[in-house]
Amino acid sequence: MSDAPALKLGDFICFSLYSASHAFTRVYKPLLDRLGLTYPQYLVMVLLWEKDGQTVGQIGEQLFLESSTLTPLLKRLEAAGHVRRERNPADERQVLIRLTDSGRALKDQTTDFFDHLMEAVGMGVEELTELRDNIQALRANLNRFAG
Amino acid sequence: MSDAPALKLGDFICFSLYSASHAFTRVYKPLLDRLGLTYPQYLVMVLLWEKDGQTVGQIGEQLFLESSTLTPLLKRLEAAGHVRRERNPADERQVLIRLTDSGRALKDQTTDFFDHLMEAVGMGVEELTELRDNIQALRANLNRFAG
DNA sequence: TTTAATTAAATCGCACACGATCAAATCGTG
DNA sequence: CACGATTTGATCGTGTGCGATTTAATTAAA
Repeated sequence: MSDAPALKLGDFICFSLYSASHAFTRVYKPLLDRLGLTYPQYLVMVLLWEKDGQTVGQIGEQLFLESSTLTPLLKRLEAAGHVRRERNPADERQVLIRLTDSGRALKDQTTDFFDHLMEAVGMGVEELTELRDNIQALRANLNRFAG
Repeated sequence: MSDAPALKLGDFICFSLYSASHAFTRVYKPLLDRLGLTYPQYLVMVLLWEKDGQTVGQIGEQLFLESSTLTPLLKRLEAAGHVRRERNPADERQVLIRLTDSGRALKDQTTDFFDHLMEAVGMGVEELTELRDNIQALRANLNRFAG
């Protein structure tokens, strides 16, 4: 009986992540709808704006996603005209993802995201930075365990 | 330029939630596989173990999920023999979800979850409690914003 | 009280997310 | 060089998630 609230803690920390993640995606949605992107697609675009021409594997490593998730997603980005998928001539096993002009141009439509997001989270920058670091530390522990 | 790292913060706080949530689900998976439950199904069972005979709407309100998500999930739990779905005689619009003996019995197989989870998170109870509270506060802000 | 508005689930279409498996390309060792 | 092991993406099946719409039941209003 004494550990009942502690057991709840284990459940609740996971549930709080789960539900907060969905809540955040809902805040992003109206912003991303204007670009015709979903949130996972946006994550891929952010990576490519940072560094173009990455392989499926590199993208998956950074987003913690499998090729079974990424391949269909990337094909949808390709169908939308935002990326090209081409085999790496140096290693035909790999597929390089490259931005098109259209994909690069999308970045200009994200300049107002910051203000919207900061208003939605309703927390100070220091507070938010600490929270982000704590969550990333937790994720690192979890990934080390599931490894 | 000066707000570029701040823009990243808005993106990264959402991504850290998103990726940590998935990492947590992966830690739960081997535990839940033994019960034949998925993580969202487990969340519903936790609610019902706490208070049996809730409506679809009440469950959705607590988990922040829509009926379009819950109805198929609950039908799978019913097909697995863990719950019964019956219309509320007092209000035929509502569907009451009730545990079966099988569903109640599943709870006994979750006693070792706590130790596994605490080992996986690799953090102290106080630290974890504070993190949970901060995430829930963030979620409350986000939900208030998304309405 | 008959109808209009509201509410609760269910349904449908689309997009993740992942485990399991497969096929092709590359690497490594004899 | 050959051939088995490894690596990389792609494919398939199952289970979420959600917006939009629909249906049935209840409530409110004229």
